Amino acid sequence: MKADSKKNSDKHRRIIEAAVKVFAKNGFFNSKVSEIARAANVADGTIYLYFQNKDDILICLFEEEMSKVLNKMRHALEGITDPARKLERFALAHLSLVEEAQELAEIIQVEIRQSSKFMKEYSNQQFHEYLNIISTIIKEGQAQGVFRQDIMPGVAKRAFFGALDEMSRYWVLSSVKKYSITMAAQQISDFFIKGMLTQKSED
Amino acid sequence: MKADSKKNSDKHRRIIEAAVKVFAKNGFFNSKVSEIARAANVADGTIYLYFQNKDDILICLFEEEMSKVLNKMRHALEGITDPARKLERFALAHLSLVEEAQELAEIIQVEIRQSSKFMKEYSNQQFHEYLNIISTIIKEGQAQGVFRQDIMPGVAKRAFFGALDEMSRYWVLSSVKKYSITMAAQQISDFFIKGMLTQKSED
Amino acid sequence: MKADSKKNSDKHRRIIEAAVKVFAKNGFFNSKVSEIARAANVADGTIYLYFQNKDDILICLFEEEMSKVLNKMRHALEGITDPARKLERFALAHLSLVEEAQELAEIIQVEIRQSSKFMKEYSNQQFHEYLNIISTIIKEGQAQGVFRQDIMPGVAKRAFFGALDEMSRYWVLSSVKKYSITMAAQQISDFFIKGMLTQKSED
Amino acid sequence: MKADSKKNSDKHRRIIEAAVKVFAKNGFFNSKVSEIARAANVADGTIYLYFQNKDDILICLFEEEMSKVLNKMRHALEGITDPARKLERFALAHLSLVEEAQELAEIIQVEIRQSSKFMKEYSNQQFHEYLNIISTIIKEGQAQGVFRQDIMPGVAKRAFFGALDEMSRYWVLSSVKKYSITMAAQQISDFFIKGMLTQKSED
DNA sequence: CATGAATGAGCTTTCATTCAT
DNA sequence: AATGAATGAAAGCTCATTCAT
Repeated sequence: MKADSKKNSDKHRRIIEAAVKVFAKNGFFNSKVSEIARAANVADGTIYLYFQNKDDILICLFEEEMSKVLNKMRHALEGITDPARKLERFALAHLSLVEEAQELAEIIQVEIRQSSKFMKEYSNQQFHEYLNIISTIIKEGQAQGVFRQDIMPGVAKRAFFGALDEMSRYWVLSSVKKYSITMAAQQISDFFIKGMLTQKSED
Repeated sequence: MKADSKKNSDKHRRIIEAAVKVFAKNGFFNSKVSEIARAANVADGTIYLYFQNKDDILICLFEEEMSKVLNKMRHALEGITDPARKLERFALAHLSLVEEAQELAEIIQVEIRQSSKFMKEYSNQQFHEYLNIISTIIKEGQAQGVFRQDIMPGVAKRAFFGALDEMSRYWVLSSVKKYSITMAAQQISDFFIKGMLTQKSED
Repeated sequence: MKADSKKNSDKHRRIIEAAVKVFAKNGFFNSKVSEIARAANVADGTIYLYFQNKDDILICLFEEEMSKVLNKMRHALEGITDPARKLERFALAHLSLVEEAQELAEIIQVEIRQSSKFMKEYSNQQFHEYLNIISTIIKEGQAQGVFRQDIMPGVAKRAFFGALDEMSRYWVLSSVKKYSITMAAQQISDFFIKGMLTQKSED
Repeated sequence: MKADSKKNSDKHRRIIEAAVKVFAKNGFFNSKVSEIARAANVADGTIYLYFQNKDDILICLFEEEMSKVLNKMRHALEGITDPARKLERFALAHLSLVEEAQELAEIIQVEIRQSSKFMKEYSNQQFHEYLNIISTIIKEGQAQGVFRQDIMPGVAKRAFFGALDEMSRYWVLSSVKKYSITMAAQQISDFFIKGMLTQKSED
């Protein structure tokens, strides 16, 4: 029984991992199910024992990996109390996660937002949670009087995420890495922290 | 030749405009050439008199429309000398352009970056030029001593663009518009301006 | 325009005729669309310009051919007034039609009634009309006092048709033709005529 | 061996019974082996311990059930000597058997004759025996001088069976039962008896 | 004997592209 | 230049069958 579930999750895992590689290389629409099967070392039909269809592979891939990313990020922010420090850490952790798993990052950035299926019909709860980590930090900062009250967390969370995301895209898509992750994370969080601080806290 | 291309430009235009609608509605891969033809009121085969293939429609669409966007942005920044004001204006103009042409914005955001064809092999000159408008402003600001010297324009341009872009995605993909364009543009440019100002200029 | 519709109907016809051959040989479910295409000398995709899907080929085939059969039968009965002679003629015409178009007969007998799609969901209007030719003859016979009043036309039409149909199956499916069509038709109609006559008319 | 096959006959039986239900509901080609397995409460693979393949299930089903039908019919005719009474009884017994086991009847009528496998290559001995019950009765009648000598038993058996069969199809496929079995059996056998009687015997 | 996860051949259907008119 | 009927390659998916456990 234990062995059974292990065997199953093994195939499931192998298929997801193969899909990450294949989708990252070709894009979702240019990837063939048979190519994923070959990369996962299973038969074509086996894919359909673990996933409903090709779309479902992408959705599951996203849900599972995004879930891990969420956990890692929450873990990375543990124990930090200062909102500004939290933003710095978020930026660094985000770019590090992207660097660690470039193929996955490429898929999340490029494929997931491609299809109306995934950004319109598909609710994408996990992504919202990820964004809301940022807005929560900002609200904490506002509650502590560190960040200005006129800042709209809904705008700032998107701006901050977008800034990091565009930087990531540059990393993911270009072969030459001109800027170090640490520096980029530092600069980007710096813009937003300085941009959001109250006069009082700047002293 | 000139006359010829001008005479044909009607069909060419109609196809591009139809493609914008169709790609925005279904995404590039879920769009059929025949649907574009129908929307453009031409025969399927006619498409291939003006474009090499389906990919070429997307590339041409991007090049032509991006060229217009570039011109509009340059025009919008004309006559402004203060770098901070320029960034404010850039933000407002960018979000306004997105709002004006949501279908096009959706394609540029979602479809263009989908395919390795377009972001890896395809050099995407126009997009670089667009980004470089931002870095040029930042460099001007640094030259004038308004923006800090330690800011890396290559990072800042991406961060600033990414912030606006993620905000745009929210507008394009969600039906409810929670934040006004003016306010969002103001806040986002504000973050970056405040975040980049030298101590001296803050006084 | 004329040429156009002629060209279309030509392909449509060729596909139907090819389908008759292929379905008769292999049965509907064992027939491949590509085999029909090859037999019709068109490309696989061409089939789908004229028919919605494989099922649709069978339905159209049935509707069109059954319509012809109906016309031929009505024509064969024209000018006959005596109900008994009409039944005789029906039997002969039915078996002759089967012999003329054995492949078609096999499909109608075997394939059409196979699928719940065709005998349950599909209303099968033409087949009812065909059966009702028989019940109409019987009712005429009853009105004229030739056939007994206690005969239920709804039962008799099915019995008469079933008798002919089972005889046809024998012809269609067996290679050796033991009985002549004329004799079989004569005997079968004879059973029913004798079986339905009133005492008076037997004198 | 005997004990063995008796012990297994449970699973064998369950599979056949499940197949009757599943084939009747979906038709042979639209039925999945796994669905039969589920309905029989056995594993997919178990099916292949008792049957060679999917076709074999249908063949065995037919042979076994048809064998029972043959026995029942022979039993129903036991003790009747008068050929006319025998035909009456045959008709009633046939329609009663159909009503008792509608699912089975539907399969025999619709599925068995569908495939060239079963009506061409497959000799279908039992079905011939069933038909020959009828021709034997007719020959007895002819020997006794009750039925006319010019009647061809090979034609009449098919006509009689076909009449009953078409009536059965009506019952099996339509939800509303307009005619009672007794009346239909009475009328159909009546047609044939009256249609086959010698002049002498009619007095 | 029994299982059911795994297989992979083979099908229907789509649609970008062509080319005779 | 314009058409749109025809093409046929290509891919997602199913399911009968097998075999290691």
